[in-house]
Amino acid sequence: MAYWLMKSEPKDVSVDDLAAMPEATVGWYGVRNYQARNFMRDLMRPRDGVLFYHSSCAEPGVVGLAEVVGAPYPDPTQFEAGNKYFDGKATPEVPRWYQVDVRLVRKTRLLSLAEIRQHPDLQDMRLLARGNRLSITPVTPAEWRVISALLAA
DNA sequence: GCCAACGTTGGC
DNA sequence: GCCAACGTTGGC
Repeated sequence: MAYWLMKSEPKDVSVDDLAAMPEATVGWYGVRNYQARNFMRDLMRPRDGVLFYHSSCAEPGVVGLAEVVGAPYPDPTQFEAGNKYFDGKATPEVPRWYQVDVRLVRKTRLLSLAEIRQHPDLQDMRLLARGNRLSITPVTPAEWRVISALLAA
């Protein structure tokens, strides 16, 4: 069992959008960074815990608890000509980009980036590492426990 | 809109 | 394999 933080721009898919989807589940399309892809393709397992994070918005932070559903599979948008995520070097025979499905377990209060930054037990989060730009980062079990407690209903 | 930081591309 | 140029991320 592993834990992850996954960033989504709310103008693209917000936590409310996710809650409204069938089974509150979304295919995590559009990742075009190899390290983030490898996390999904090689390391994620069903039931892994996910912190759903809003980025590039007025109030960045964790806004929901989610989980990985099913096995990784090729991101369909890489094959769609005209799609912003189209990749001409990818083929269905040799896909380049993968995704997993993510299901919202429950929406939470906003745990803002500012609050994460000031929490003594969260200083080492990969999210906060200098220059980090990854849209998917690992979360340690200890960090998960701290955040779960902060978000307890 | 700015800009720091980092990843990717492609010529050599 | 090097590295300059360019593109992207994402907080502010």
